[in-house]
Parts: sequence; C-alpha cells; structure tokens
Amino acid sequence: MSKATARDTTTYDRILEAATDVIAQQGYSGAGVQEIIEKAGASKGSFYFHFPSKEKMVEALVQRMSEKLMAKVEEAMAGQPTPLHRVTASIDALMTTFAGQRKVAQVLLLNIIGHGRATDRKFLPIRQQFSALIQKELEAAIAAGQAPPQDVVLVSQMWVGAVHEVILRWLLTGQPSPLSSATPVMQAAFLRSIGADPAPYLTSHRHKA
Amino acid sequence: MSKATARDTTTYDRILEAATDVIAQQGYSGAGVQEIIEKAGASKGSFYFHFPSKEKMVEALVQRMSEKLMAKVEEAMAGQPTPLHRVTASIDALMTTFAGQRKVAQVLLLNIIGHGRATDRKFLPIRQQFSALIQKELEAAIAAGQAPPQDVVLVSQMWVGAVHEVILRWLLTGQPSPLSSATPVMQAAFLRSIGADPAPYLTSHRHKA
Amino acid sequence: MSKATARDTTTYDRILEAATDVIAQQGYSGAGVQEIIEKAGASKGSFYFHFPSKEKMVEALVQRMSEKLMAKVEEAMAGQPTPLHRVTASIDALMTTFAGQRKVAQVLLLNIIGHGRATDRKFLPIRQQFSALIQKELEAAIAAGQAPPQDVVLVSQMWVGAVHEVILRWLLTGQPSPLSSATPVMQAAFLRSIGADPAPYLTSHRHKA
Amino acid sequence: MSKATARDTTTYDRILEAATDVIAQQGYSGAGVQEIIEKAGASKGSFYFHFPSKEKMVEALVQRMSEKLMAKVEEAMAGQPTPLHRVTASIDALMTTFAGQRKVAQVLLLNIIGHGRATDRKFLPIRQQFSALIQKELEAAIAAGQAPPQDVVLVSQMWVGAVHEVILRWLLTGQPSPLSSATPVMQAAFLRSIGADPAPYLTSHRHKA
DNA sequence: AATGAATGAGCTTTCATTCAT
DNA sequence: AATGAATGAAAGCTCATTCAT
Repeated sequence: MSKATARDTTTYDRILEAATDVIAQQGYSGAGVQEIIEKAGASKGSFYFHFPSKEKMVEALVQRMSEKLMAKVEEAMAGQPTPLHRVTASIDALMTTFAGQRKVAQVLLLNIIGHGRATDRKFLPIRQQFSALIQKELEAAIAAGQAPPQDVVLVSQMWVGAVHEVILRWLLTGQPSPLSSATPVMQAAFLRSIGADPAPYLTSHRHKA
Repeated sequence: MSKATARDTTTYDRILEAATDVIAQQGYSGAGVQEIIEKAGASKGSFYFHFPSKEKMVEALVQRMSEKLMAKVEEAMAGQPTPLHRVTASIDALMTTFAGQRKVAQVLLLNIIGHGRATDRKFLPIRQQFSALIQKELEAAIAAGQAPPQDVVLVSQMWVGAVHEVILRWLLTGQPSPLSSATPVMQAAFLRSIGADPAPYLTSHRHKA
Repeated sequence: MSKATARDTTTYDRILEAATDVIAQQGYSGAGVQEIIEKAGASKGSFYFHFPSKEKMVEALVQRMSEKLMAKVEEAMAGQPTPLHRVTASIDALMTTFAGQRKVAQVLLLNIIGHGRATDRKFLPIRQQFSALIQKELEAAIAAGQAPPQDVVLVSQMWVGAVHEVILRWLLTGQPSPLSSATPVMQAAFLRSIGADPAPYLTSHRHKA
Repeated sequence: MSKATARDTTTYDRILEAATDVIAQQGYSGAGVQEIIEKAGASKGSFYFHFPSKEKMVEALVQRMSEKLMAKVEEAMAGQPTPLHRVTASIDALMTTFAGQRKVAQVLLLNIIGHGRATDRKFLPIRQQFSALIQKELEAAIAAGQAPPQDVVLVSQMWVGAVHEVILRWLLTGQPSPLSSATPVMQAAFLRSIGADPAPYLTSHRHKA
C-alpha cells in the first residue's frame, strides 16, 4: 500500500541504522549529518523533524544499543545458579555479543572524549551499567560466602576496564581471533583476582573457531 | 623567587603547555588552534612556524608526555628485586603520576577515537607501551617460577585496561579519593589473578590522604 | 519592463555572474570566494552547496562562456560558402563577440598561468578549440585549391595568437577603438599570409563606430 | 678569502636565479618567498634587505631578463642589410633564444594576469618592446618600398601574438620539436602577410635538429 | 648584510542547523 | 512528514612582511 522508499522501515529507524554505520567508521565527531542522511535515504529536514539535534540523535542511538546489549547480558545471567556463575556468564555474554556485532562495539567503546561537555559522556553509561551489574553480583557472592569481602566498586570497575581493553584491541588489531577465545582466560583471571577458585564456574565452557 | 610568567619560556613550549590545557578540557578535535594560541600568547603564524600542522603538534605533545611518563615508570621499576615487584611498582608509579598530573591523564587517556585514521591512533601508544612492559615482566616472572604459565599478552592487556578504567573514573567522578588509595587493591587483585600470592609484594605499601 | 534585480535569477547563476565580474577584474587567483558571494548576495554555505570548490566553479563558468562563444562563432561560419569565407567570418565573429562582452574576454584571455597544475590549464581550451576550427577550414581550403599546401597546425596556432594579442591590447589600452576596426586588416593579413588573394573574401565588410 | 656560502655569487643574484626557477615552475603567485630563499640559500631578512617587496623583486627579474633578451635580438638585427631582413632576423633570434632558455620563456610568457593592479602588468613590457621594434622596421620597409603602406601598429602587434602563441604551445606541449623548425614558416607567413615576397629574405636559412 | 621568529589578515572549506515550501 | 536551498560561525592553514638581534 505505502510507497516504501528505501526499505520498509520508518525514516526514524533508517536514520539510526545509517548513523550506526557512519559512527562505527568515522567516530562521533567524524560522522556528518549529511553522510548519515544520504545513507539513510532521508533529507536534512527529515532528520531535524525526527531529532532536535545530532547530539540527541546519538543519545537515542546509544540508548537503544545499550538497552539491547543489557537485555542480552541479563538474559544470559538469568539462567545461572549462583552470583559468580552469573558474573562469569555476563562476561561471556558481553564478549559474544560484541564479537557478533562489531559495529555496536565500535560505536559504544571507541568514542571516549569524556570532557566537560555533557555531549561526550553519552558513550559512558553502558560501562557504568555493566559495572553496577557486576558490583551487585559481587556483593551477593560475598554475602553468600563465595568470595572474601573486598572493595566491590573498585573491583567491578577494574573488570569493566579489562573487558573493554580486550575488545578494543580486537577492534583495532583483530587479535585475539576469535574474540571469544579470550573469554575463559578472562573469567579465570577474574575469579582468581577476587579470591575465588575458578574451577567450579568454568567447567561448562566451550568455544568454537 | 619571581612567579615565572608565560614569557619566561619559549613559544614552542608555551604552545605545548597551552595545548595540554585545552586538549585536557575539550579533547583533541574540540581543541582549536585559535584557542591554543590565545592561551599561549602566540599568533597563528607562530604556531605554524613551530609545527607543520595541528596534528603534528599533538604528536609532539603526546610524545613528550609519554616519554616523561615512561621514564618515571621505568625509574620506579629499576629499584625492584623481582619481576612481580617490578610490575607492582609500575602500577603504583602510574597511579601516582597520573594522580599528580591530572591534565596529562586527561590528554593521554580520554582521547580514544581509533577509527581508521592515523590521526586518532596517536593516543594509543602509551597504553601499548605500558602493556608491553607488563608483558615482559610477566614472562620473566613465569620463567622465574613466580607465576604459572599463562597468556601473557592477554593478561597484560587486561591490566592496562583495568588501570585505565580506574583512572578514568577518577577523572570523571573524583572517586576514589585519593586515587592512590586504589593502588594496593589493584596490585593485590592483579597478583591473585595471575595465580601469585600477593603477600610478599605488598608489605611495604602505605598511602597518604 | 522592470529592471530585473539580482533576486530574479537563481543563486547558481548569480554566483556565476558575480564570479565573472570579479575574475575579470582580479584574475582567477585574485578572486576570493568572499568577494564573489558578496557580489552575488549569497552566503559561503550557499556557494559550497552549489559548487564543490572554487576551482570547479570556475570550470563551470569557463565551460559556459566557451560554449556560448563557440556557438556564436559556429553560427557565423554556418552561412558561408567556402572554407576561407568561413575562417574570415570566424575572425569577425570572435572580434565582434569579445568587443561586445569585455568581461568574457577578460576572463577567457587574461588568465594564462599554465604551470603544471591542472588548475591553470582551465583557461586554455578555448584557444585550442578556435585553433582546431581554423585548422579544419584551412585543410579544406587547401584541398579545394583555395590555398597552397602548408603547415596548417602551425599557421592556425599563429593566427589564434595574433587575434588574442590584438584583443589583449584592446583590453589593456582600449586600442584600437572600436576593436572591430582591426578586423578587415587582420583578415587581409591572414589571407595573404597563407598565400591567398584577400580580395574575394572581404568585399562585404563594413564596420560601424 | 671570503666564506662563499652557496656559490660564489652575491645574495642578490642568487635570489634572482632561484626566483627564475620557482616562477618558471609555479608562476608568479604560486612562487612563495619562502621557497625562493630556500633555493637561494638566503634568509627572509636577507630577501627584504635586497628587495622592498616580492613584487619589486619580480620587476627587477623581469627587467634583467628583458634586457638580455632584447640585447640578443638587437645584436641579431644589427648585421642585417634591409628592414625586412632585420625583422626576419629578429623573429629567428627570439625563437632561438627562447628555445635555448626555456625558463626565461616560462617566466616571461606564461604569466599574464594583467588586471587592474599594476602588479600584473609587469610581464607585458617585453612584448611591447618587441612590438615597437618590429613596428619601427616595418615603417622603414614601407618607406623603402619593401612593403606597401599598412597599419604598422596593428600588424606588429599581431606578429608578436603569433610568435608568442607558437612558443606557448611549445612550452606546454613540446611541439614543434625543435622549436626553431617553426621559424622559416613563420617568417614566410609574416612576409606574405605584409605583402612582401618572402623569397629574398629566407635564402640563407638552415636549422639543425 | 644577514638571521629567523613572529605577525595577522587572508584564504578555502566544513558543518550543524534553519526555514519556506 | 518531508524537502533541499540557505546560513554563518568556525575550522585549519598560508604567506608577504616586520623586527629585534
């Protein structure tokens, strides 16, 4: 019925998809509105009808990406028996998801110019959310006697950083290949670092080339 | 005696100093040549007399910063008896140095837009250098029986990420305060994560508010 | 009826017209985009919306001018009975057209800095086109026995130069006045130079002050 | 005795020589003072000690070149018996000299942006001088009955243009090769164009590959 | 005579945003 | 909802010229 121009999606969605591509390739400030609308098959006016500014548009994009990502992570954690099983599973889920969606990783992890302006902090939230998630499970693990008491805020932050860096290297150099091959090493290191025995949490793992 | 004003230094240095300030606040692409020269008390022509481009100027700045930083880290490592003592000391040195030079941390750690362009990779080397440094000591530690065999490349990368993230949080939120209070926790976590007993390497540490 | 002000035409055309004025006065490299848009009543952004660069804009301008000029010349040649009548007519047409459009002459004939860069060769084609045109007729004239065999490439080039120089003097000094008064002299000289009798080709000529 | 830095010439001369090279390659406005002094082995201050401005420096250069050129032409004319022999000889001398000094031709003939500013007219004088020279001989030839009365100003101008164009083509395309092969054709065409019989003036000519 | 750091107006080009249709 | 021409501030960079030494 409708004269679906480019694909049969809304202009709003097509802009967000095009923006993902362009930001993944060029970065936030390298991504021009012009290029985005060209890829989206939209017009300048259309862009500014749907979004008040380039900035808000990226916020919407990051928001959407974060939500999908966190949903996957939380889904993976849901089926696990203990707090540490859940943290282990979350690391796996994160690695697996980014490995499967390179562009999401590029958009979410490659743009850090977190200066004064609120503008730039927009790429940080996912890291904080993931950190909060680990922190919660860590507290539960300590309460359950799975790990000794420790600075959970700091430790969870550290592990977000570790995961981030490994993915970053993969984005920039392609190593390790596949990315998921790093997962068991990271999980074991994590568990040891918090004073827990890795053995019980890793038995089920297997990765494919 | 006198409170050395700007005019005491060479134009070259004043530009680099002003650039540090501006990039720390606004990031690489947010830092305009105009603003830098205004802060430096120089002119456009003078800027381009000393540097062929904004890009090369930042390269010179990052180079200079990296060298000073690595010198401090290597100096701190030099006095240590074993490989793991050296890694522990390097983490301490890094944290201490960044804590004392907030702007250096901002310039070096807050600019990651590694998208294709050579331009942006300019801020990565320090991380790679630090990673290589840890990796070397880790290999020595394994050879010396201080730690079990493991993927040293991955592990060193992870720890660079962990340290980076902790400093990043400190830059953006001010936590933990002081930054150096996180050092012993990180050192212990690191040592446990590689399968070493933290006890022998941490006795001498004390931090001041 | 109304004295069509600037606003009657498209921005694209107004820019091209303004550029004609400015380049006629200041030359290609002396013509600033700023000055052009001011005269055109347009904005910087508008200029670069319509043209990808100053260079491409000048190419479009020269192209348009050349086409109009060659059309007039070819039209004048069309009604002529023999090759030499056509050459004679083409010289007349060229002189008449330039005399009536001083600025076109200034833009097309006053910019010669043919140094390597493709940029500068942009102003040469008209001369080459006109030369090719004469050459063709010359060959026909020789084939028809109107003139003895000779180096047509060289001869046509020479005559383009001769015409160019006469117009150039007129542009710079105002002599001869009117420019068209030089036409019969040039035509006769041309015909004699190629070994033809001027008489049959010049009878109909008359010029007005 | 003296510490002859670059060559054993004066700075003044070295600047002028370097300017010849740079202007020949890049044209007047493409020739930067910086590049000239680098080639000359001089300094900015030195340049402005010897010349009040880039413009005046080019004037001095053109002046010097023109003088040398005209001297050669006049020398070639000196040994000739009649006015038309002299014109014929002057064309030969001009072609020969330019063929032997490509850079001089490039500087003198390739820069024509003769607009409002006095600046740009600086490359015109040689053409005018040469034109005046031909004109004088033409008048003498007419007075001597070697040629019929005609518009000597216009005719001499035309022939300067013709010669200019032929050399220009040679500069830009390399044709004809050698340049001097065009000389007899031009001389004959010239003589015929003014109503004189070429035969008596061309017998002695021979050119070498 | 000579040096080279410094100047600043000027250049072309980019880009998020606006607005009449 | 959508269009695309128009805007103008700001960007990085160039260059003839000046001046203290």
